[in-house]
Amino acid sequence: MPHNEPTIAEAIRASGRRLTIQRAKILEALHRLPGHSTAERIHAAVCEDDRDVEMALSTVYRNLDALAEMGLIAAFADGGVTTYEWAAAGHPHHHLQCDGCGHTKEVALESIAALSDEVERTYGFTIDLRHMAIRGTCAGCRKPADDGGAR
Amino acid sequence: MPHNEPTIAEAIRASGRRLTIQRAKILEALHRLPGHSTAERIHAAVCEDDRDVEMALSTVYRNLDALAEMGLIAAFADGGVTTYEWAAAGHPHHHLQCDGCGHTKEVALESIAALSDEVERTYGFTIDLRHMAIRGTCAGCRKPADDGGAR
DNA sequence: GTTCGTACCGCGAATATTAGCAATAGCGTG
DNA sequence: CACGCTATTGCTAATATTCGCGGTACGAAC
Repeated sequence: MPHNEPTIAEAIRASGRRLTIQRAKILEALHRLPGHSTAERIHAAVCEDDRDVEMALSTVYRNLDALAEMGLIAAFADGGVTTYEWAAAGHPHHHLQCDGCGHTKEVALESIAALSDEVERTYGFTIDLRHMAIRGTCAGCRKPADDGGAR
Repeated sequence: MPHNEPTIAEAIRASGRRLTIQRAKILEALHRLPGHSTAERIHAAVCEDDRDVEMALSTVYRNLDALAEMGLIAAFADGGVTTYEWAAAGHPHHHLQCDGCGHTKEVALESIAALSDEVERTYGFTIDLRHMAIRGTCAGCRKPADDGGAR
C-alpha cells in the first residue's frame, strides 16, 4: 500500500493532528491484521514488525482512540475488551453481538437507514453507523424453553 | 414496597439463583435511586442505608451483572463507566449517546421495531432492546462550520 | 428444626484502560 | 535549514471491573 497514504495523512492533518511514526505504524498494523484487533495485539504487532520504534501501550490506546474519533478505524466493546478494525473494510457492516456465546457477527442491515433517518429528523442526532453494535441473543443461544418475553 | 417482592424472588429463584440479603439490598437501592447509577453509587447507597449488612464492592459488581443477565435491571456503558437502572422503568426507551459531549439522551424510537424485525427474520437474532445504546453526535456537538467530511 | 449441597460473599490480586507530567518531535515559518 | 509552538510520547499511578479462594448462608429435604 505505497500510495494511498497521502490521503490518510491529509485526513489526520485536517483534524489538527500530526502524523507521527507511532500513529502510522498503528494504522499500518491495523490495516494488515485480519478481523478485530485488541490494543495489546496491535502493540505486539508493531513491536515485532519494527524494532527501531519505541511504543508504549498507552500510546497505542491513545492513538486508537484518536483514530476512531476521526473515523479512520472503528472501535467497539467485545466482552470487556475493546477491539478495533480498519474502517475502510469495503462495505458498511454492523455487529450483532450475542450475550450468550459472546460471538459477534457482521451483517448488513437495511432497516438501519430508517432508524438513522428517524433519529436525525426527530432529535437532530447523527448516528455513527460504524460504532453500531447490536446486542442480543443469537439463534443458537436461544434456549427452546426459555422465552424471556421481554417486550 | 412491601408486597411486590415475591414476584422478583420467584424470578431470581427461577434462574437457579438465590435471593441473598445483598442482592435484595442492591435491587432495592437500584429501585429507589433515580436515573442511572454506577456500581460505586449503589454500594454507597446500600452501606449508608443499612449498617448491619456488609457488602464488598465486588459483590455489587457481581450482582449487578447477574441481575442484568436475568433482565431485572438494564446495564449500559456510559463513557468508561457502566451504569445500571431498574428495568421496569415504565416505558421502553433507548439511549442516544453523544461521542462529543458524552451526554446520554433517552428516547423512544419507532424504527427500532422494524430493525428488530429484520434482524430476527434474517439472522434469527433477538435484539435485547434494553441494552440498545446508539452512539453518534448530537445536534449541539455537531459544529456548524466544521464539516470534517471524513465520511 | 437440623442437615446438606452449593451458590454466594468478602477479600485481595489481576486485568483493561485512562490520566498526569516532563521530555520529544511534527511541521509551518522565517 | 534552524526555530518555535504544541501535539504527542513514554512512563507511572490511578481507575473501573473481574477473578480466585476459603468460609458463609440460602433453600430444599429429612
